[in-house]
Amino acid sequence: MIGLVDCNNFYASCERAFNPALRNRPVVVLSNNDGCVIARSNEAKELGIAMGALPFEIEKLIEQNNVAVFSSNYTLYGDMSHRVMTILQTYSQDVEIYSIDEAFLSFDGYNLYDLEAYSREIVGKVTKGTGIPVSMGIASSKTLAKVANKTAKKRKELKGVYVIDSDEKRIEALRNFAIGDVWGIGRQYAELLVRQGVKTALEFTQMNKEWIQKHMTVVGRRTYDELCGHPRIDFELMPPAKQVICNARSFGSMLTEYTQVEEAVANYAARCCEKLRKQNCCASVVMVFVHTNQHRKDLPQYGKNIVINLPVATNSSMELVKYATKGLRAIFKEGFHYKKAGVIVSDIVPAASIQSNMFYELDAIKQGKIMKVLDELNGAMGRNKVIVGRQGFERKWKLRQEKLSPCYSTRLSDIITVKA
DNA sequence: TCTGGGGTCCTAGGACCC
DNA sequence: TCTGGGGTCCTAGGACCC
Repeated sequence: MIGLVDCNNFYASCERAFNPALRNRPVVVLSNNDGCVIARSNEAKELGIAMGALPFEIEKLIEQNNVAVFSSNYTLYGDMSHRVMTILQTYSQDVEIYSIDEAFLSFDGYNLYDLEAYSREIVGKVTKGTGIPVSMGIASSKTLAKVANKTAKKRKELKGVYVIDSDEKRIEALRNFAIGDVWGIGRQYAELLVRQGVKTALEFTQMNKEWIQKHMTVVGRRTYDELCGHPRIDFELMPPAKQVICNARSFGSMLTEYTQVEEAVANYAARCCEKLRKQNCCASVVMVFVHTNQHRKDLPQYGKNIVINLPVATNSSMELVKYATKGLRAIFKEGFHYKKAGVIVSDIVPAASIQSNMFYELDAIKQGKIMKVLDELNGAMGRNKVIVGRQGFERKWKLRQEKLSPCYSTRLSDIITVKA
């Protein structure tokens, strides 16, 4: 059997975990640049604040209902996630960390005579240990575990845990489950299926398999099997190395100067390298792109990307910043208001397997040592204390984060004070 | 004025070779 | 001169996820 643990309203719950004054108060968290709503507490959902809502649309609701609004604080969420996962790992040998707020637990080989009681213990332990409420669904496949989890969240009387351990329970859960809520069925497929008269997950499992394969590819067929109780999606204990790494952001404000955009691109390139080094890999292709604000029809539009093949795969910030800014120089045009830029590295290979000539190798070893020191310093002192020159200090491109909460759990100066 | 960011997988179609 | 098929590689686009 497979369990899926999912943190409830994760980002909103993180903001609440260290701030008891927010209990019972509606909380929303905004995306990068404070652009739109990406997380809501239950109270905020009940007010009718939608996912993706824009701040100005909900201004009145915020005022009238004393809604607490936060910029996203990924340092805090990342640390809270780690705490949750650490607790989960004490309950199963095989934990697949699926996302920042979700994990699959395998109970294969466990002789648990009461899976539901065990699950309740896990849910209680995480909530008590971290302050983050979680729900858990258990079933024979990942997709069914997802269904069970959402059912546990939706039906209050289940108190956060639902086990699908019989065909009757499977059918009952699927009967009440909208097709568009199934993991793997997005908006396009949901619309296609509804046009075919299929509204629930149960009806989907009664469809013609060949039709599904033909119109929804092998992916749809896999979802079908999973919902029928036959696992088709494997457990991934070791996350595979990423094949593409991307760092791209909208700027806090529109930029017109080359040097400002270059600073941003240098930082994005350096971040890509940090991620590469973390998975012990190097990339041999880098793509740089810039574009103006597509929503501003009144301003001239421009967007372009450039792909650069590196002579030798690298994960050195100094190397990559050099190539990325060279690329930017080639595509940057004066006279536009730039809104976004990004760096994407690909053709990623293990660092150990890099082919190069001896000359270069010596240099690579030297660079590797420098990067190791850089990572250690930044790890100890906080990100971006030590940087490659071009990353700059002006930081005009920085995100807008006007409502950032303190990094309660990762920054000594932000630690909470308890008055006793 | 404001409209996220970072990923994966699959398929179709074109280019090219034998 | 005309014609065919199979295989591989690459890219673009579309679908999905959190």
